[in-house]
Parts: sequence; C-alpha cells; structure tokens
Amino acid sequence: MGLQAGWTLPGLTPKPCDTCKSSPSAVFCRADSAYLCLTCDSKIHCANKLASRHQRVWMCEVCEQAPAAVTCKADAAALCVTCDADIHSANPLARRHERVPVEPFLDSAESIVKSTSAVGLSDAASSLKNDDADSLLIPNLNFSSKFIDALDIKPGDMFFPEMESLFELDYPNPIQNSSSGMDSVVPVQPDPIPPPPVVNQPPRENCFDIDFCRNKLSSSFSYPAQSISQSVSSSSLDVGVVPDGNSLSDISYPFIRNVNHNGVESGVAAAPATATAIQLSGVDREARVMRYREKRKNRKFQKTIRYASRKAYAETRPRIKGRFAKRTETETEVMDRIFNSAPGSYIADAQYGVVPTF
DNA sequence: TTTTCATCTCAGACCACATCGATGA
DNA sequence: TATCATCGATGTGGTCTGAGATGAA
Repeated sequence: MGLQAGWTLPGLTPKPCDTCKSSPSAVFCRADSAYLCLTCDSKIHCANKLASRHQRVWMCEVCEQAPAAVTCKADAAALCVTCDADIHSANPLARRHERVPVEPFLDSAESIVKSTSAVGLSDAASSLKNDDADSLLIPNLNFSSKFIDALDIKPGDMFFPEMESLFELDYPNPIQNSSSGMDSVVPVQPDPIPPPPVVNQPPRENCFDIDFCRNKLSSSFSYPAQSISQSVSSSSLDVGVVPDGNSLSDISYPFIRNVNHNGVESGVAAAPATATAIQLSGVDREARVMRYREKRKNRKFQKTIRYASRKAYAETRPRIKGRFAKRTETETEVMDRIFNSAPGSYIADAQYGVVPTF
C-alpha cells in the first residue's frame, strides 16, 4: 500500500457522488443513472423495496469515471469499455486476456463490503485461481481495497496474510467519508444482468457476440440494444480458455438496456456511463491507464493451497525434469507403508488446516 | 535516433495420481 | 433413506520453454 500516495495524480480525481457531491463515487446505479458513494448508495437503495432492486456495478478501476463493463481475469480488474479497449489492445498478449461481463449486484455496496470482509476475502483469493468463482471475483476485488482504504486496515492485519497481494489494487478511497450506519441486507443472488451500456461507439465495431463454447469467435454480431443474451460462460468448463480474438471483439456488451426510474426497461441505450468515459479522453485517460498498468505490474498473486493432502502427495512424488513421473513398484510400496502406518500423522501441516485424510 | 542482438524475467505447460464430488445401484 | 461403488474432474509442485522486456552496441 506504500504506492498509494503516489497514485493520486493531480486532476485525476474520481467522479464525485451525484448525491452528496463530496465523496467519490463507488458504484453506478443503472436505474437511476447515478454515480453514488457507498453511503449514499446505502441510504438510497435501502430506503424501500423497489429501490433495493436497482442494479449497481462498481466503478472502473482505471479511470474511475465510468461503470465497469468487463472483468479481466488475467488482471483481476474491472474495467469500463474504454479502458478495456485501451489496455487490451496494447499487445497480442493483452488481447488474449479473458474477460467477462461484470455482474451487477443488488445489495448495498456497503453491505457487500461488510459481509465479504468477514468471510469473503479468502474466497476472493482463491477465486483468482478458480474461475468457478468468477461472479465473486469482481465485487470482491473491487471492494476489497476500497474496504481496506476506508477502514485503514493493513493487509497484514487481516486474517489472511496471503491476501496481501490482493490489496495492492489501490483505489482513490471512494468510501473514505462513508459512515458505517446502514441496514443489513439479506444477500440476494442477482439475476444475470447486462453490463453497463456502450454508446457513442459503432455497435458493429465493439459489440460482438462471443461464445466461448466454440473455438472460433462467433461471426454473428449482435446489436447491443436488442440482445439480452449472455453468451459468455463462467462455468468451470471455461477454465483456462483464452480467447484468441482481439480485445473488443472478444467481449460482447449485449445488454444495452435503459431502465427508467420505475425499473422498466425502455430498450433505449443508456448514455451517461460511457459518455462520461469518453469525456475522459486524451492526457487524463493516458495517465490513468499508465497508472493502472504500473499497479498491475507490481501486483503479485500468491498461490492458495486448497488441499494440503494433495500438496503433500505432490511433494513426495517422483519427478523427471520437474514433471510428475510414474512410481516404481518399490516406491509405491514404501509410500503405502508411510501413509498407512501412521494415519493422519503425515499431514500434520496445520498451516493449511484442511483435509485430515489418511 | 533507430536497429539489432544478447540477456533477463516471468507466465504457462507439462506430468502422475490421490482425492473430491456427483451419480447410480 | 442410507450405504456403497464407480467414474470423471480436480489440484498439486519442480522444471522447462517461449515470449516479452530491457539494455547495450
């Protein structure tokens, strides 16, 4: 977190909350087309049942001016459309980063911060590795550093030291001024919902449908305002699949829906989000992207051991040039004696606290 | 200033097999 | 309903490899 002070560049302040005008916005409410800080988000969206159903997304980690549209798995970062294009068109490697549309949440952002701080940090770490938890990834990563910033908690103070690397993601402290007084909200699994709108861009250039179940990029383009299909899968079947397409073509933003204040979709593209992103062009954007890249460069992900028993086995296995090799019969007998003679004693590594086997 | 080459750094692939988790009998 | 067997998927670590980054000529 030592880098944090250095990130704050003059003139690159996060978008202020539309309500209080004082705190930096942390989330974007689609129904209200409003940028809100965590405090105002809690006040507004916990006020009544209808408001609580407004879908919100976190702000882009780079420009902090537009709602995040996609999450890059490789970078573990939520990015708006424009930043996604900037960053992932830089080189062929970046183009291959797998990105998925962000999923909005219905809980108040503050409650997510609270609940995940208690139980979700470890999961967030493992989710970096386990693509099954993609849906968890975005909000957790987004809020985690915000949470840390807001509460002035150092990573080392947390329960999970291995999470430290996660907090290298720094933010401009959007909840700095937020109060903790909010109602607890029962977590609700949000319906699969479209990412924020993409406007002011030729649809056919930027809005491709992609089906990761196929090898080739789908050639069927979709006009974003009409499609509500989410063809990007985050199931475990997609683990390790890196699309070969180019940055923008890899991701579809098929969910351009405008939801009015009554929660009714109008079918008309909502403009504010991306329009704001586009306003941030030129030097500002370049500076933000550079800052983001620097952060990413310094970020480190630590491996999380989920099964100590497997680790123990892996460490004892014979190898040839680092690769696992078949055991000979003698070795198998020896290992059988070791593991069978002292049940439970081999895995004494309480460091991981998992899987008491044998 | 630009190009070329050498060196360094790092992410990802690879391997075998115990274990997990789902499914059906 | 509970138990057991089966089977495919998963996770584990050390080394190698190739691509990108960096620096010198």
